[in-house]
Amino acid sequence: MSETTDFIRDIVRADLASGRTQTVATRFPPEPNGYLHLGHAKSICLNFGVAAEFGGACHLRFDDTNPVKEEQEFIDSIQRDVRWLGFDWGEHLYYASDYFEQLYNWAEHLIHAGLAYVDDTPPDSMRSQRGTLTEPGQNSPFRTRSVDENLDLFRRMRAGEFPNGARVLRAKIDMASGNMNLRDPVLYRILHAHHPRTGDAWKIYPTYDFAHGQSDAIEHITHSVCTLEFEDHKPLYDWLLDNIPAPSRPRQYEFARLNITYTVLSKRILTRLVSENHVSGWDDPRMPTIAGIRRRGVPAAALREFVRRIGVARAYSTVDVQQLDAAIRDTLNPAAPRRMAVLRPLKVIIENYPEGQTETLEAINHPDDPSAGTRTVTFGREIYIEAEDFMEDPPKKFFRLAPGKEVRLRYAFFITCTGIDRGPNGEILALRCTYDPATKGGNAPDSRKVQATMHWVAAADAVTAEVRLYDHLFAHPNPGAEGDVMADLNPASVEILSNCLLEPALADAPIGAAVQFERLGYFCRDRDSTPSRPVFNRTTGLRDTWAKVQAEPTKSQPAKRAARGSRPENLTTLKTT
RNA sequence: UGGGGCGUCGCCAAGCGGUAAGGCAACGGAUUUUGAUUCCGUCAUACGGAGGUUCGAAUCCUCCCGCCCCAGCCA
Repeated sequence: MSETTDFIRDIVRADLASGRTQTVATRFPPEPNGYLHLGHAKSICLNFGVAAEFGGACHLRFDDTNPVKEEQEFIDSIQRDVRWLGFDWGEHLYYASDYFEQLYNWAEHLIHAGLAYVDDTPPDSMRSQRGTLTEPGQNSPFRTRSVDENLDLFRRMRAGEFPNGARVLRAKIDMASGNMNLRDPVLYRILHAHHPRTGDAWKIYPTYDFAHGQSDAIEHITHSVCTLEFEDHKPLYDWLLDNIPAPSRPRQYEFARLNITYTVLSKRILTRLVSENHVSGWDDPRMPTIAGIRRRGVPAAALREFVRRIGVARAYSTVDVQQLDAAIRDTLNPAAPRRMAVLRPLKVIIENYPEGQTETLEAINHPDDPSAGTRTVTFGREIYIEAEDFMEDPPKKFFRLAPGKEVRLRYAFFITCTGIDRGPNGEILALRCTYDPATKGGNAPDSRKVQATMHWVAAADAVTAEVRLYDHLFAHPNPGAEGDVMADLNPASVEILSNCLLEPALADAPIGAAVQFERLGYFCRDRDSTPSRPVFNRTTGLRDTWAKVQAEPTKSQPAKRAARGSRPENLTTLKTT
């Protein structure tokens, strides 16, 4: 495994080698208007990762220039999520709002230099004056105001003399530029709004363009890394820094933002999912937010591994969500202790096992890690197995329990199905089996083989629990591609099973800690658990080749080449029942 | 007939003029008290297309095609 490299790191390395900079300073600059998601995780890993690898620092800076959208709750959650992801900004916690006074002074500097003017043009007119993509814009009639008048008006804007929208401060650049961002961009707007940090001190707020590069310069950021859609802003970023007495000269670099199949990473849409109650909240385990993913049971290391695997480039791309599942499994497999849980219980009565008797068996906590130790499980006359592990009339390739068939109960005994107890309508109530006492622990002295080993729990001490099985939030690989995103919501994105049975060792599992339910997947206890009723979330399933075998109609299905634009549909894990 | 970008295996992604890394997926096979894991093997004469330069091009040049972003007083 070679060390991580990408074009950003190449640039940093070259800048260090050429002496363009002696140190490296990056920043992660979220606007506190929502929760962080997987796209942010990519940026966080990149910015903090680069800083760490090159002995520099990465700042956490809140880009809080638009008070109408920002909230303290988001400031708090962002810090929590970045920390949870495993990164530390140390002393370097900043807010663009900390620079409002400096920014204001620089705005006056531009006015003095004749490079900025107060414009009274109403928003609608300003839009039409801006021209179109193919036609140049027209100069505002206020573009030629005197420095003194501009200064006076700008100061009165700050003083709160004018209502929202009455005037703005604009940079005087080029209304005919092919780059729309250079057609006299707005630098300040009037906003009589309460800011989570500066309260009511300000009546005007700088725009992104007038705050971001300057904040970078104030903090002596060397490499300001953002996503591709800001590419067109770079000439403005540079123009502004060229025309103020900037304390340092940061440079902007852009990379492709993250897209994932069956997933939406638009803060606007995520906000709607929450506000319209399509999910239970920002940390709903189906959400692609860091908080949701954490609640689902995904460890931070898995997210970092996912980000490492997908790389950083400038090419537009959409990562297959399976890639995330694979990183989760690869992280959890060596770490998660194994336990047994039955999601859809089917009672089994061991007819030759003495009534009222139980015994204790030893089970290992991890097959590849002896140091994980062992635990004990109870065995008795009545046990439960997974309903889908029994078929009355099994097809050829079904290895599990069936009438007359012998299988192994993991860590316990071989059992053979001898009969079926039925209800009045012929439904299966329970299975009658016999066990072979000589196979205790799971090995037959005569070394006879069975085709399957199945998980189970004892009726005597099983704990009832609720288990929530999550599937993709969206049913379409590219949600919204055909119109309304909400129309692509997966109606079956969660399945709640309320009569699951757990081995007792699971009852007091810590919330959020990953555990593997053998043969089923990775799960963790949810915070909705009560002392009497545990609730578990499925983080992700195990690879399931049986499900694949089952799914294929015939082996002769022609290997169809995916048509352009379409994607393989077999992306879901464990679509049981 | 505006400006800025991007096109390498089904999906990501290395490659920076010297003869196509790696990961995910897929497909074979071995081991297996999880149809899991692990292990071994297969998987681009080919780099959007066409020309050109060169002993040699995914890498340089020209033209063409396709896709993405920009007309918020959002970020």
